[in-house]
Amino acid sequence: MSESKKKENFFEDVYAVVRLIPEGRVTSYGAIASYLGAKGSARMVGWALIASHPATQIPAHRVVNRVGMLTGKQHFDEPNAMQQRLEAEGVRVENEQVMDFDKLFWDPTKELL
DNA sequence: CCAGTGACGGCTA
DNA sequence: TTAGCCGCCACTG
Repeated sequence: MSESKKKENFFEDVYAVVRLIPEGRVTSYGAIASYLGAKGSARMVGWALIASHPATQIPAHRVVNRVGMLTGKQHFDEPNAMQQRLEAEGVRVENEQVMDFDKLFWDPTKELL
């Protein structure tokens, strides 16, 4: 197998996990990275989401950083879309920040396993 | 080829 | 406790 294909596998893997995030739930880049074995490389997860933006339809708005902050909202079609969608799913967002992030947090290494 | 940046996270002061 | 720095990996200039 080609090594270049491996990089795509990582991207596909990220998309798969993000798509598995239940509605009204959120997760962090580090959690996904850890689940994929790229522990410590949470930035790569974020980079994967950018590459997947319009090409791959995934609930990227359910992915936030470890403090529950909508750091990637600026990369959406409209910065308001991220918070808008989260609230539409029942996730309360205050000042670009997810409320009850601890309760809504969905850990793939624990929930998905 | 080298340096800077970035949807992050963890550690140290 | 809060604030700041470094580390990981890939891409752009």
